[in-house]
Parts: sequence; structure tokens; C-alpha cells
Amino acid sequence: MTTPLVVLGPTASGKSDVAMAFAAGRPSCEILAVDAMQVYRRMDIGTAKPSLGDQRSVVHHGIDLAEPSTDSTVADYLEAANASLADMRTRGVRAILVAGTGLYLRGLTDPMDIPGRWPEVRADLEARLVADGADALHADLARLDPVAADRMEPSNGRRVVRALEVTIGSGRPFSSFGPGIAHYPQVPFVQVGLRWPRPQLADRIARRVHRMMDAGLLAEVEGLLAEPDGLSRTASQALGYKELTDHLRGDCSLAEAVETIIVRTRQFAVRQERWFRRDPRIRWVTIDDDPVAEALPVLTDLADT
RNA sequence: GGUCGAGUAGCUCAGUCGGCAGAGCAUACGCCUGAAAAGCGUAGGGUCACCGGAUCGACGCCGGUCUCGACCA
Repeated sequence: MTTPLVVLGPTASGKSDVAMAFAAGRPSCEILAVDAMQVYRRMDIGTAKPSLGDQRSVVHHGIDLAEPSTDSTVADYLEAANASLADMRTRGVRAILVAGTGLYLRGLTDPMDIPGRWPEVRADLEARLVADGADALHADLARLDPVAADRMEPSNGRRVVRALEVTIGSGRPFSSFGPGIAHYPQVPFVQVGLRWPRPQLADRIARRVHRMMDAGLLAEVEGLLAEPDGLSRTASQALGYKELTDHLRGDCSLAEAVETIIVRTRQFAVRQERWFRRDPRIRWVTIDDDPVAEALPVLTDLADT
């Protein structure tokens, strides 16, 4: 059987190692990275992209899909990732998803009908956001699509603008494109989540950030900034890249930048946990020392059933 | 040893004339379908260094002690 497996968890939880260990012992297994930043080419160290060695021993999908000078979005990712999944299915290859980006994973496990874009509508809305504030736009949304309005904070201008863009642009309520993320139907994916005690995960994150610095992250960032088109809005906000760019501009010392990377990565890891832990379909494994030794047996067990 | 300054939330610091103890960050919890490593909301948290005094009432005033820093010797 080729039910896709999902290994998910916060950054630095060891999910890639677990997936590699599983795939290494089995011939027709390939890995699909479910990660919003590993899609960017040449952003390798800071995104903890699988090493070339790992990529040689197991085929990887979902990485190096976009130039760092362009904005890659959920829809772009889902198109490519779904094509990879379909391809693996027809070849009889088992997919192992290594997932850190919750929204992207939900888009694969619970297919999403992501509405299109209406740039002119959006431009008007963004102008109004600046002029009138997010609450005013949220009031409009509450009138046009009460369900969507209820799903988001009135002060979250970015989300409110998007919901209005879709509702006005498409002529259909934003909420009519899907049930939101609070529904968890059974789906043909086996999902295993790696969970760490917070203090230990924090420690792993700090050590990994320092390891990235030792591996040449600063030079990687300098190289990307030196490219003719630089980093896109989305790529430039990747953890590590953003803070080191600030440092290179002279906004802070290197030590301060590294400390900020660690704090923000820790906060990101918590956000990942909060996203995933609501999903009742995930089988959790609490790790306290060795992710591979502790999670691989569970994964292997579930894979064979 | 002397002079001056500082000591308030986990951290950095506000605190006016003596009248309910504050902010930012951090932390915890939650939301979010084309920026998601993004964006947004809520909450908890205090021996105001310590001891004593005056006062109806002290973080604040008075006396002393301790710690840190700068300067002078």
C-alpha cells in the first residue's frame, strides 16, 4: 500500500532525520518537503534544506521551486506539490511528507479551493486600509460575508483585505470557498507528529542557529543580497535571512542578530505546535532524546498497517 | 578608603507634588484558505535591594546596611 506518510513537527524537532531514516531502509520511498521557505533556491543553510548527500540517497520534492527574487505562495506550492504526489502515486512510490508549514500541509491533506487574485480590487482595499484602518474594512466584510468576518480578528488587516478582495472580486463570499481549517475529516494520510518539551526544543534551536552560522549562513545571505534582483518580499522575511540582512545594513551587531534569530525561531516553533496540535488526526510522539530512535518505530508500525 | 550615581515584572527601563504598581520585549494561551519562517488577538506575572523611622498614608521623605558602576585617592 502506498498511503502517504506525514512526519510533522516544529523546526529543529528532527523530522527530516526521521523521514530519512525511514526512507533509507526502503527502496521506493521519496520525500516531499512541506515548507514555505525551502522552496527558494540557494536558500539552503538557513532553511535547513536537506543536504546534497540526503538528496542523492533519497529523491526530494518540494524544494528549489522558486527564485528567491520572486514571491512564492501557497497556491504555487500546492500546484507543484500535488503534481509531485500524483507522479509518485502513478509510479507506485510512497511519499513521505516532511511538514513544518501547517497551512501548506492542510492544502495537501484537505484539498483547498484557493480563490484567485484580483489585483485592482486589492489595490483599492489596501489604500482604504491605510486611510480608514482595519476595523472599517472588517465592518464591510461583516456585511458582505459574516461567516468569514467571524473567522478573523478585526484588526488583522492583511487577512481582512484578502477576504474582501475575494468576495468583491469573485462575487462570491470568501467563506464559500471552503469550511476553514477547523474541520478535520478522515483523509488518506498517516500523520505522525514530533513533540518536544519546550526547554529542550529551545536548546536545540539555539544550538542549530549557531551551527548554521558556523556553516556560513552570513555568507549565504550576503550572496543572495548581491544577486541582481535580490530577495523578494516573501523570501526576505525568512528567519535568519531577515535578521542577518538587518545586521549587514548596520542596524544591529552580529551577536544581536543571532540572538534575535534564536528568539524568533523559538516563537515560530511554538506557533507551529499550536497550529498542529489542534488536529485530532495526528499521532503524537513525545521525544526526549533521540528523534530517530524514538519516532521511527512508531512510523514504521503505522506505515505497515 | 572617599565622592557621586544606580538597585522597581524573566530582561531593559518609566514612575510628575507622598494618594490603587506602569511600558516595551520575553513567556503562556488562542485566531488565520494566494505574504503562513508572514499577519493578528487575549492573559498571567511585583517582598519597588534590605532594616528601621516620621506620616492618616511611602517605590518616593529621613537614618542605617548590602550590592553594582563611574570617578577620586
